[in-house]
Amino acid sequence: MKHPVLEALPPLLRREAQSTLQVMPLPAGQIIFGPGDACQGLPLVLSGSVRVQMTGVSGNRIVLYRMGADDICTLSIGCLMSDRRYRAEAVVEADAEALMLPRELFDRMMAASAAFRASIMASYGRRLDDLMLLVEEVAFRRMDQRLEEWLSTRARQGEISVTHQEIAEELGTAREVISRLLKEMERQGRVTLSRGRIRCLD
Amino acid sequence: MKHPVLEALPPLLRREAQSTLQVMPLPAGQIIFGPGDACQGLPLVLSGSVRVQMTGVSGNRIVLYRMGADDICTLSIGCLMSDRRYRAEAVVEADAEALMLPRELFDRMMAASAAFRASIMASYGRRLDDLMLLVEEVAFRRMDQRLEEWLSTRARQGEISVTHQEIAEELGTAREVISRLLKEMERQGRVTLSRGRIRCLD
DNA sequence: GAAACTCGGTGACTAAGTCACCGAACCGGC
DNA sequence: GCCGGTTCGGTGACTTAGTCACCGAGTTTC
Repeated sequence: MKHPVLEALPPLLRREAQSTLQVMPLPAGQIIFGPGDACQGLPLVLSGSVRVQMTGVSGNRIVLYRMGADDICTLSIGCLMSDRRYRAEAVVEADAEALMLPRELFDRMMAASAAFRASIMASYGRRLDDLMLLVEEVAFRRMDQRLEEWLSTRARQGEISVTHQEIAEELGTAREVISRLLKEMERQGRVTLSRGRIRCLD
Repeated sequence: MKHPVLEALPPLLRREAQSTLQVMPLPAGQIIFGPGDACQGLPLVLSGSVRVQMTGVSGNRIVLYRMGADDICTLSIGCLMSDRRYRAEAVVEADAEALMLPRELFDRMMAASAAFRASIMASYGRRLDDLMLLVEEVAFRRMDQRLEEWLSTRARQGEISVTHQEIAEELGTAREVISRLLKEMERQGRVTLSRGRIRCLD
């Protein structure tokens, strides 16, 4: 039960965290929070992977970012501090573990430790950067390029297990668009397709 | 020279801020920072309006958000805390004034005041929310609806002084798209167009 | 092994973005 | 006033992306 943001705390607070915080097991598929939910505390991710996504009025989805080991759910801080509701949804993607830091303890940690403050703010900054990059990507980049980039970042051993629908939600577009682009890539001999599977050839 | 985040500080720090911080006049058109710049401090906006925008590889622009009186340039905190460079550009839109809070003083304020911390974090949360909303908007909403919404939010007395190019950058699209949509609205008798001007009729 | 469900393919259409080009409106000189 | 340069808007032709409807092949369930 270790999280880097807790490491830098003064011993007293660290011990309090150790004794009061419980490791929450988060099985894949579990929804940690959804749109409209109030914030219960600041989740500190210890392991696994959590996907943060949004659903538009049309029912379309887009993945905003992911949280992995040692990450903080930055989104929750804003909700915590200004009593707003969540606007996005967090879904556990690979079995995960997290600590839930209650607001009161979070406040005391912020007061006590410059290192804690720095890591919170830095994590916030990164998230803001991610989102700005995403805006640019969605607004201006071509879908075929975004698809290829996405494929190449997860083409370990050339084979990926994913449905077209999942890729579409990842990139914020429609399933048909992905199907057509992939088919075109197959015609060009750059991938081979089968149900739920994509093999990349370059 | 008053900014709400300084109000809640303990008297000593407030006096220090009063005596060391200088009001920076920012004439309309001035670029406060651009992509690649390093962060000099945390700008606290006292008056006027500053536009934060991004330029894609294609040269297309999109406005991410605006800062007005009493706002904090949240973007700068992330850069300040993790020594990253700015990725966006900030342009003064209407003559403004700001204070530039140096990192060292910012750190001491964060250490000293819970109210200061809370307003910083709340402002961060709002910005994150804005950006998530923008992602959804850009990814899923139709341009004609976004245009109408944009027009209706600034149609004071029915007349707006703006070029099609400016609207396009505001919404992250091409000038031609805006021109065509506006022309269609004119055909429907909902606006009248003239060079640099749009009169809304409903 | 039949029914229900998931997944992918595709045609037809609409919306949005790109490219090229043109003419009208405006501005700054003289 | 008028001339030349610049900005602004309009438009056709085309490409890319998103939507709708439907179908058939693969997979799961019982």
